[in-house]
Amino acid sequence: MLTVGAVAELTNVTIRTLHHYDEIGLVRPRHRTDAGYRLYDDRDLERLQTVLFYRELGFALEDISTLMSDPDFDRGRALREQRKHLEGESHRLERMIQAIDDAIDAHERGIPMDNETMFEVFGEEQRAYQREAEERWGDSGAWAQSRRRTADYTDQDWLELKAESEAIVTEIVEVFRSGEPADSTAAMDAVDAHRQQISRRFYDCSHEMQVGLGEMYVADPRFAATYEGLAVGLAAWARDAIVANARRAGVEVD
Amino acid sequence: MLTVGAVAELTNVTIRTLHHYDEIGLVRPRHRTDAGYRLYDDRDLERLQTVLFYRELGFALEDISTLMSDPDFDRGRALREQRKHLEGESHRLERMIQAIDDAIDAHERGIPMDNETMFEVFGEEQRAYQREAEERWGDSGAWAQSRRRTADYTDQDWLELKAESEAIVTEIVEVFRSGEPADSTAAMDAVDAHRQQISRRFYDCSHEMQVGLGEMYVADPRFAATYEGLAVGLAAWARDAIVANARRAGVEVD
DNA sequence: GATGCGGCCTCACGTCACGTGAGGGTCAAG
DNA sequence: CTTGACCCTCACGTGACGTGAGGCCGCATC
Repeated sequence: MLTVGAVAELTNVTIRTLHHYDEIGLVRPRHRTDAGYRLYDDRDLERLQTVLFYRELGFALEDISTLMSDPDFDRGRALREQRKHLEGESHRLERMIQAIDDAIDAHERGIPMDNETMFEVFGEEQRAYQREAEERWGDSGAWAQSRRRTADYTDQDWLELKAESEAIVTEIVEVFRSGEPADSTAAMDAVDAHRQQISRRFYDCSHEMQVGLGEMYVADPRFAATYEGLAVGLAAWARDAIVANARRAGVEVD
Repeated sequence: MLTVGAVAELTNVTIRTLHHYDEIGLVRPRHRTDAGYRLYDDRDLERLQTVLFYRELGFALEDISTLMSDPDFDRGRALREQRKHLEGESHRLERMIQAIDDAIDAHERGIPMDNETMFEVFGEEQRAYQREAEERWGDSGAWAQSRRRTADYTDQDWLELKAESEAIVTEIVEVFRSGEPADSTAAMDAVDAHRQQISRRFYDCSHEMQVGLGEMYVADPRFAATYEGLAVGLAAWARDAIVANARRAGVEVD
């Protein structure tokens, strides 16, 4: 028969947690000393062990309670659902780690830099692209808006932007890899995130303009190389997804 | 200039979250209508975007606040620390998924009591953890004996073994479900059948060795998952039954 | 111009799984 | 008989919101 302190040490939980489980009736030690000290016997410890097992699996305490009291409870379904939940969490975590790696990377390379960070972050290709873009769009349109809006972005802003962009691209690649067709909701949502990010960060990007970008991703070898380097067939698929997304938004595309 | 509802839809957060961020001063829309409606402009949206970025990385809102207000903040360290934290979480999640898979496995095979049971359980688990078992028991002991003895089992032998194991586990589960205490004759007989089968089929399993197995069923999450998947509390109960059975046979157990 | 209806506002309490004291009793050792 | 480690019960705090209640705003419709 162990007291709270001993049980706490044994099972690696805090005393308060034991008090809490007692309060909510999840693990009630069946004995007390005359002075009111909780005393846990073997069966109490077993119950606690089972509770901790399910807690480790991420179940809520109330669900554990249900699970342990109702013998007809559908454990299989609960376990499968919990598994799905955990898998989603795991994927999310991996993406987060990826994104944070990028942020660290950018941070380490970005901090000692001045306001030219933009070129470093986006790579050398951006510099060449800038001239072309000016020719294509003129200096009074979207590109100008983009330059105005980004003029006073700090280094930090650029780092964030890069990580953000990579997260979006990662998502697009994942949807592509999963075999979703270009006109699936997942695909359209993924490319629309791209469009929205451009709108927020650079210039107001309409669906028509994004379709133009999409065409460029396929036709322009620099972009094509970048996207095909991520996954074969990605550039064309992304363009199709952009078109489908535009159509979904009621935009006419030929 | 967007209202809360529009921003909520755009950025996929709830209105309440926007209210909350306003309350704690994390993202304060810089305009209001005469009626008091919140109005978010581009800069507000950018700030929100940055906040959501760090939130995605798992930062606490207060830390995000610090991070965004203090230009001398050591972002690199924060990012690295967060990375470490996420990696630990990721590992934990993977272990959880593994354990839940075992639990699902056991559940599916245990509840309908159909085809595979002990065969798969022992077969696969033993294969998967063979190295660990060898380390634990050495290659000249029980484990090696088990391998030698099962090396030339025919398919027919395995089928018999499987049926035998199923019957034994079914019996154990039934006794457990009937509410018999672990030191009842029924419980002790059921687990002794288990011991005798191991002795016949795998290696000479003394009471002491079975007690070791019992401890492992409770302590090792992989085994615990398997048994808890069959019935909540089964692992600990089985261990106690094994101990009681050993005592009945005159073996001293501490 | 009254009426609806969807969207917005501000309190303000609820949630989950405990953390963190305050104030005080208990118990074995010195 | 005191000391210090351990235990008890309140009871409020935490983080990141969820969830109404009660009421104003603005536009369309009858």
